Amino acid sequence: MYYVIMKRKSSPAPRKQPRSATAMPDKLAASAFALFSARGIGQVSLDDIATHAGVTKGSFYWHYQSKDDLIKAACAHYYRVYHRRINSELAHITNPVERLARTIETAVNICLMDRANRVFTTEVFTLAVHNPELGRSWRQFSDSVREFYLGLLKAAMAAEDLKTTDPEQAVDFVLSAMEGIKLRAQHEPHLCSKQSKRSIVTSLKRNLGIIETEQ
Amino acid sequence: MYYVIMKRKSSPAPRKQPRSATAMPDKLAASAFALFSARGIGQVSLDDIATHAGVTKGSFYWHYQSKDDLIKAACAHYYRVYHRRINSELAHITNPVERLARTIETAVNICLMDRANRVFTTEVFTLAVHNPELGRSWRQFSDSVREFYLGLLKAAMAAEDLKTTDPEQAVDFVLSAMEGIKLRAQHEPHLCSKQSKRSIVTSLKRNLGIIETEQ
DNA sequence: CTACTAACATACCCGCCGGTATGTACTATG
DNA sequence: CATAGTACATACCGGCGGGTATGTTAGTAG
Repeated sequence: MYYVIMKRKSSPAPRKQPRSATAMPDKLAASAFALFSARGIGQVSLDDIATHAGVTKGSFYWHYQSKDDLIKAACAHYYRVYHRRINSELAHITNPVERLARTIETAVNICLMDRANRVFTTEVFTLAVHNPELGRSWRQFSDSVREFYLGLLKAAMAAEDLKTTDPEQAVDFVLSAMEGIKLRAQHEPHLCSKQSKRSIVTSLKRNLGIIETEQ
Repeated sequence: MYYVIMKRKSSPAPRKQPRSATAMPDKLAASAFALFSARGIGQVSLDDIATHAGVTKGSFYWHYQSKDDLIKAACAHYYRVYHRRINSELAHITNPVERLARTIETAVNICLMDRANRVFTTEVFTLAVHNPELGRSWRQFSDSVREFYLGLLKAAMAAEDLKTTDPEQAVDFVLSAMEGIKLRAQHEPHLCSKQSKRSIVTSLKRNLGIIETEQ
């Protein structure tokens, strides 16, 4: 162990960040999300995550209390990214029906194309079955998404005369379908083809009462 | 360790089964399925499974080569049960449209009510993402289910004039939706209510071109 | 009766990983 | 400049669980 002898004279590596940039918790959560969604939660150790974030496990435990704690943080990270993505997508669309349509299109795109999203979602879902706290967190997120869609749909119904019977049931059905599409897309690549994607979007819209006419 | 002294005279426990009943592999697979679908694959050890089947781990490895091997067997067990269930449900229904309708109703019932089925499916799905062999096995099963539905739908279309545009896309969409319903039902109990269930069945049928009229 | 083998049980190994105890450098504050 | 607290790193522990090496018994064949 020669490092004891190094009298700590050579290059103390002048830290760029003032050491306490308070960014480390976020960085760890982001690393966790990245690794979880690539290899699965069970296949990623805390050492992996710490290394990916540029620190060690000992330091990890200064910011988080347990692996479960970190998983929750990774979920929060995911929720933030998700909401940001949707919001930026709808930022300058005013027509209510168009807002709803665009949301569906974006969501389908994510389901079919974004592997990281798919894997992470699946992993968390599975874990949440046996982890009540994660389940609550996930359900809270899920409910917020449901409310969001419900708001979009009701606004669209108020603006135009959609062929929707029960908006709540319609939203539940469409959300379920999208979740299922996300799942099956992992193993059935033919769902990701261009025409399949168009067909899916059309079906989802139809179930919300939107009949595609334009184009 | 007194058992060394027991001169093996008292009750050799006359085996009921002729020892080689060849039933042990199936028994182990069934035990695995039971425990996996109750606590999750990652939370069940081989000791647990062996104990549940009435043997020990050493004996387990005489029948299987690894845990992965057993997981595959548990899947096969699941596939068998699934097919038996559907077949027995359709055994004495001849009307093609009714056969399709009954299949949907049964599937929704399973999705919403059968917790073991839901958990096991979710677990295997998640694992299959990172395990190519499991993925292939699952996809094979999934394709067989798809073909089955496609057959039902085409038969129904030939018998009556359904409002179906593209049968393949319709089946894909409906299967995805059911998968998603199964997933969400784990965390959103309101999906399991009677009226929700009816609404889901109606939506699924509508997406296949069946308009509910009777009742 | 003997030998062989299928079908178990016992006992053990070992690597991985979550978690902890402890040391150390950098920074802020008075 | 001394002190204290922050934000790390090192080193270690312990158990859990997959997998193995080695019995031991009950059938079966000759």
